[in-house]
Amino acid sequence: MPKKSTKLAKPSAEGGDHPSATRGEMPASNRAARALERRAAIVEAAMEEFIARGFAATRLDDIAKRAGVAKGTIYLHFKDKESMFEELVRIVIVPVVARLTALPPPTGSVRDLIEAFAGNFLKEVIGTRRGDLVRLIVAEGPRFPAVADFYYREVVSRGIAAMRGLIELGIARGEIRQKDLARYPQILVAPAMIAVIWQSLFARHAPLDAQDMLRVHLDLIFGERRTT
Amino acid sequence: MPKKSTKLAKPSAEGGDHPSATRGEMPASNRAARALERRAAIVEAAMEEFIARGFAATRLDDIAKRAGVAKGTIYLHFKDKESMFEELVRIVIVPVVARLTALPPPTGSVRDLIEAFAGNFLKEVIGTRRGDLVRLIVAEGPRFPAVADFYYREVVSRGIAAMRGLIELGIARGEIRQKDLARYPQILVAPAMIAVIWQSLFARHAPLDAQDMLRVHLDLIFGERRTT
Amino acid sequence: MPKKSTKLAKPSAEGGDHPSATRGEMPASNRAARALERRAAIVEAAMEEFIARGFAATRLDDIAKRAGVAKGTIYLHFKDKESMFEELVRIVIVPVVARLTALPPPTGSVRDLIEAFAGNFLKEVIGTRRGDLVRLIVAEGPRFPAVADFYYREVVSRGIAAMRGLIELGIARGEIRQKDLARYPQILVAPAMIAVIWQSLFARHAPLDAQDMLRVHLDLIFGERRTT
Amino acid sequence: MPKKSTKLAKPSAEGGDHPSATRGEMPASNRAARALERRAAIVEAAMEEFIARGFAATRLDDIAKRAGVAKGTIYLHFKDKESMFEELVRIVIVPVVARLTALPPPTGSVRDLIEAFAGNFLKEVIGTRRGDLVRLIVAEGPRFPAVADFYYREVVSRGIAAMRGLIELGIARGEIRQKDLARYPQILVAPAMIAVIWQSLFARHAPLDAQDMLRVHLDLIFGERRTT
DNA sequence: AATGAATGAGAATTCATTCAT
DNA sequence: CATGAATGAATTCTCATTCAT
Repeated sequence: MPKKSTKLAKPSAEGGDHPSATRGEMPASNRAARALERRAAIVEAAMEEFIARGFAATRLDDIAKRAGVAKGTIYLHFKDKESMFEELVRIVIVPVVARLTALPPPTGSVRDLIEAFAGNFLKEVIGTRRGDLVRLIVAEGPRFPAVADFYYREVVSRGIAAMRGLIELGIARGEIRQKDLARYPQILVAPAMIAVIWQSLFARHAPLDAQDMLRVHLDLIFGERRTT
Repeated sequence: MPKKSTKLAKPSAEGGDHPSATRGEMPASNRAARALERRAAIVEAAMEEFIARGFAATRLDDIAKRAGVAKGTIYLHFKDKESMFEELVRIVIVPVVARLTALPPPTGSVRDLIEAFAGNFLKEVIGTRRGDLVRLIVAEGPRFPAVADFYYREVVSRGIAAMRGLIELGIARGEIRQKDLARYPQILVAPAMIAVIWQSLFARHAPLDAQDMLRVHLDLIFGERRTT
Repeated sequence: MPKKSTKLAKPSAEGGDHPSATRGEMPASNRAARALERRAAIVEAAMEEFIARGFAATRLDDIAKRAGVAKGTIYLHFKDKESMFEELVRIVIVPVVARLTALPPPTGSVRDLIEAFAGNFLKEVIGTRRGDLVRLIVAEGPRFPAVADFYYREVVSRGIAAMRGLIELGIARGEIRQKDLARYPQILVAPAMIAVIWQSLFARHAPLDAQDMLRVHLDLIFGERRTT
Repeated sequence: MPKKSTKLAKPSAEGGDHPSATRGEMPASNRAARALERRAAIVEAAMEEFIARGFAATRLDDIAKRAGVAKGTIYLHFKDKESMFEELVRIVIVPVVARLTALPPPTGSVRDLIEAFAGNFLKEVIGTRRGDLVRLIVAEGPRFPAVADFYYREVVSRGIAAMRGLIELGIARGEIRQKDLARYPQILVAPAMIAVIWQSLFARHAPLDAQDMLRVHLDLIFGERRTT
């Protein structure tokens, strides 16, 4: 089925940024570019389906349909359903980690830093597809040790370490009173994680103002801010 | 595993004494009692399997085997796999809620109350089958709105309400400084939830001293305790 | 697991020998008997299909259809296609070997013995389903070492040994001149094997009077018979 | 593996010299010669694969890989898998028949002739790829009537006729006693065929000295040779 | 001519559900 | 009531064949 789309060909012409262009416009693009597009479409579709149904209940057929490719095409990119799932998590998480790792230079107060961080998290994770991915990992982790390992190694342990660094800095600067907090950076991120899960599960029962909640939580840790 | 065999016993006799002597717990066990036992065995087995594999990947065959009944027997108690799952969550959660609802009379400080509560939670939920059930609900909730609804209604909303009550009491008594906390009781329970998830997913990567973490968190909310 | 076995119970009633009864006629037969019937039907059908198409080209669907069972039923009896094939060969060959092993008492001349044997072979193997099975083993042997091993162990090595015994007896009694023949019993059976293969492959090109050919071959070995 | 790349060379030039210098065998190799080479490589590879796995289990992908061509290239030479198989048998067998047909002039005794023949067969067929081809034909014959027909017509019937001629000559010259043998030349070749099959299937269980066996067999037919 | 990515029909296998015993 | 053999729809994965480059 000719699904050409030049997306990345001559990036000079028509900004190649809107990746979900409805396709079909440009007959030029080459094979490799197409393959990449297809792969991206598969990844996108698979993520969508896995999030919506979980690993076991997701049908490759549906992924293929959603990605606009034939079933067999999936197997040109992934060995089987399991490794597709495992690779998927990597593929989606790596760039997120990369972006977060490229932290802004630590200027200003620790609280400001953490607030910036939380703001980012709020915008990029809570209530987004990325947040659903976190829930998916929580859901499937026990059956996919490789995924849990990867997630722990790349995200959790790094995140914990970074938070611990910030907490210690906060303590050193006198912004944070409670010294024990450095032993459990989990406490710092717990409400954010809960917000992620809440949005996935209970948003429709009781919407949660995650931003406000995180502010309250930071007040708890740093002391209430004197309203400027 | 109960492999009774009254099957060929004269059904008239009905007395479950002689042939099925293998089980000794219930002296005058009659049909109804047996049925209840079976049902309980099925519930127990199903919970184990669902927790271990998730809904979709769980085989009724395995549940039957584990429960020591025939596959068909399951259908005498549950309409199908889906409703079995939904009922299961109810069946398992209701008594827990019942017990928690029968709160101890609120004597002593709020912190003591909450600590008692946390201690309970620690013992009864974190790192136990019950904790896994929470993870299971997080995992399957999106595909089982009925489950998410039920869980929200029976557990989450009540828990939040109860916590809010305690927080307000704490504020009124001057134990808790930060008044905004009453708006987000989630913050109070977040570390406990995180502990539940952590034990399921990352215990083997980095063990977590949940008890200590919860103490630190309470110190954060109530102020550090002057070490008696 | 209640595997009652009335199967062999009253063997007096209703002769249980016609296993391929078109089913449905006799409402009496019990579960176990039915299961055996089904199994036999599957074996029969599978043999038919494997012989006709070879292992790889045979569809389980067709076997099921021919056996009059559902696809899933096959898996109640055999682990998968491969082990079905391997077991099949055993199942079909064992009784044949058993019958041949129960040799008639070696009275009369060696030639008479071998002729009796050849007659049997002619009737029971050449040009029959059993002969086709031999061709099937030749065809699939290299891909099914287990089958080749089994066939060598149970049929070939025994057959060779038996033939060698007869040849040595014939030499001792002066019926066979050429002593070297005892080293290659294969020579004795070669024409019979060729006849088997010929019937499978070339019967329609040029029919072969296997009986006469075997007689000529025996004349070659024992000397021409003076027509009594 | 020939991975030439004239693909982008100016098709006008046609000279296979500069860009595709990788292969040195054929000084002025032009398109047609290359095509023939490829075809030969495909035939060779296909034969290997078909012999190793049988028709149905052989993947075109593997043939292509082994032949060092792309999958699509196979379709430039053969209509589809089936006709490839049928043509293959022809392609491989024809030259063998041609060589055998160009018999050495019948000088010397019939036994010498047949021995020469057997020696040839021993060297060129038994235990070689060619022998495996015979087994392949036995295996696939029933599913490929065209192959069986061809093989019967070109090889079997001719071989039988030739053998009959030799036998009759042997009878006429008094070398062979048993006149009936002329009716069943199959008897003459049976041990050779058995040797072919034995090497394919049972060589690892019990090696067979085919040469010695054939000698014994000829002794049986011609009388034991007085050891010169 | 040659390539190999893409296709999708087809085959093996699984498992929830039914029902005769 | 209980059983578990039987069913067949559904799902994953393979591979011959096509066709744009």
